[in-house]
Amino acid sequence: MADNKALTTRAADFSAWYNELIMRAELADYSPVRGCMVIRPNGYAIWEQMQRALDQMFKDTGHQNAYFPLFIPQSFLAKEAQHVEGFAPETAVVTHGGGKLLEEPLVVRPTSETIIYSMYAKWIQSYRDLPLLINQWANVVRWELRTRLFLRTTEFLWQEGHTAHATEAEAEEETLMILGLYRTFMEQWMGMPVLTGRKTDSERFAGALRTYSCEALMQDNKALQAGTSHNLGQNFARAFDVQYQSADGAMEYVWNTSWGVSTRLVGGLIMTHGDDTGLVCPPRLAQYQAVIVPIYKTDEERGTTLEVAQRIRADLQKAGFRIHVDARDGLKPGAKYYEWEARGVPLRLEIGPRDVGNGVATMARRTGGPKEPLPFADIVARFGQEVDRMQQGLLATAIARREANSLRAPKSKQEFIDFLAADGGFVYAGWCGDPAVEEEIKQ
RNA sequence: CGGGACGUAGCGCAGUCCGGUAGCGCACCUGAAUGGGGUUCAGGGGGUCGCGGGUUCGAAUCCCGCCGUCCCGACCA
Repeated sequence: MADNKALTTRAADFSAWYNELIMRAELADYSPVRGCMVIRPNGYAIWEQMQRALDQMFKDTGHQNAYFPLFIPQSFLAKEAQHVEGFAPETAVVTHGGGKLLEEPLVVRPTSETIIYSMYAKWIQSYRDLPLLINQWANVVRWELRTRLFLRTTEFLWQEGHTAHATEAEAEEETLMILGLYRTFMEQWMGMPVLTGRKTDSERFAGALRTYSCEALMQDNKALQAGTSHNLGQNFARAFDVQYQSADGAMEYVWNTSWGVSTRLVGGLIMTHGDDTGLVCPPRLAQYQAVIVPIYKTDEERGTTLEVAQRIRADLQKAGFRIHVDARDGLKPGAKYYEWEARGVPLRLEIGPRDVGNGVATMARRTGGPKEPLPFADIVARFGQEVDRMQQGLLATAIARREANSLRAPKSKQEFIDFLAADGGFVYAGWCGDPAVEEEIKQ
C-alpha cells in the first residue's frame, strides 16, 4: 500500500480517521467530479455482499426486480406538489441531447417514484393485479452541498422498492414489514444495532404519508439514518392516476409504499466497527472471511507451506467460506498482516514450517486477542465456530456501546434539554420514536 | 452559500517570509541478500510547482484575477 503511517485515531479526529481508513483500506477514492466517489474493488465487494443478502430477502418476501430509466421528464417531478418541493432543489437536469436543446429537460432521477408510478398506471387495471411488488437496484443523483465518502455523495447506489396495494392497511403492513427486514439485515448481517421509529412531519419523505426509519449509533456518538420505509398513501396514485377496479366494480386509487437503503450502509459499517488500525468487517459481509498467509524462508519451505495453504483454502471453500491465500513474494509476513487488518478481514491463518510440523494453522482474530492454533483435522468446524462467534460478538459489542451511550428517544422536551446539559452521551440526530415529542423539541 | 486550511512526482510534505540549476520520505522499477508483526543495501525512472495574467535579466517564491480540494456550520438516502 502507498502509505504505512498510522491512521489518525478516532479519538483525535473522527472525520479524519474515517477518510483515512477508506483510503488505506482502498474502499473508495475521490473522483474528478466534485462530490462523486469511485468505489474501489475492496469497497464494492462489501456492497455486493450487502446486495446479495438483501436481494434474497426481498425475493423471499415476494418482490421482483425490474429496471426503470435514469432520465425522468421534468414535468413528472412536478405532478406531486410536496415531492417536487422536496427534490427539485437538488436535481441535476439534462437540457441538451445530441448537441440540440431538448424540448423538455430531463431530470436525472433523485428517486424513481414518478417514473415508476407513471408506468404502474398502465400496468394496473384490476384488483387482481395487486399487490404489485417491485424493487430496483440503481444509481441516483442528488446535488448535495456537502458530501462525504459513502455517507453522502452526489451520485450513490441503492435499492428502491415500490409497491402498490389495494388497501391502506396492506400498504402499512408492507411498510412495516420492510422496516423489520431492514432491521434484521442491519443487525444480523452488518452487526449494526438500530432503533426503528417514525420520522416527524418535517423529516418525512417528500410526498409520503408516513416515513419510518432505522437509526444506528456510530462511534462518534452520532446517529446515522441507515434506511427508510415510506407509506406513500394515495398521493402518487392520485398524481399519476393509478387506479384499479375492485371486485365490486368500483374504481379505486392504489396505496403505495417505497423504501430504500444505499451505499451509505458501507459508511455505517465502517463507523460502527472500525478501529484505529482500520476496517473491521463482519464475517457475513466480508469479501474474504479469512486470508491465509504462508510463511517461509527457503524455496522448499515455500513449496510446502503454499501447498498446505491451498489445501486448507480448498477445504474451507468447499464448506462455503470465502478465503484468500496471500502468496505474494517479497513481502514480509508482518507487512501482509498490517495490510489485511486495515482492510478488515475478520480472520487470518498463518501457516509456517512450525505449523505444518504441528499440524495446525495459527489463527489471529481481527478483533484482537491471542493467536490460537487450529488443528488441520477439524479446521472447517473450528473455523465456522469462529466466524459465527465474531459475527455475534460484533453485534454484542455495538449493542453494549449503544447502551453505554444511552441512545434512545427522548420522552419529553425537558428530558432532551437535561441530556444536552449533562452531555451524557445522549444522541439526537433527527430521530424520535414519538413525533409529537419531536415537534415539541424543535420549537 | 458563510468561516478556516490548503494546492510542488502516485501519496505525504519541505522550499515561498528574504526571487537565482526542483528537493525529502514513502510508493514504483532492477539486482542481491532477507523472510513467525510494517526487511536491508546498491542502482534507477518519474515534475506544464492548480490555471491565467503582471513585475523582473530571471518567478514554485512578489502582485492581481480565477479554479479546485478538504475541514467546520446551515440543508439531506
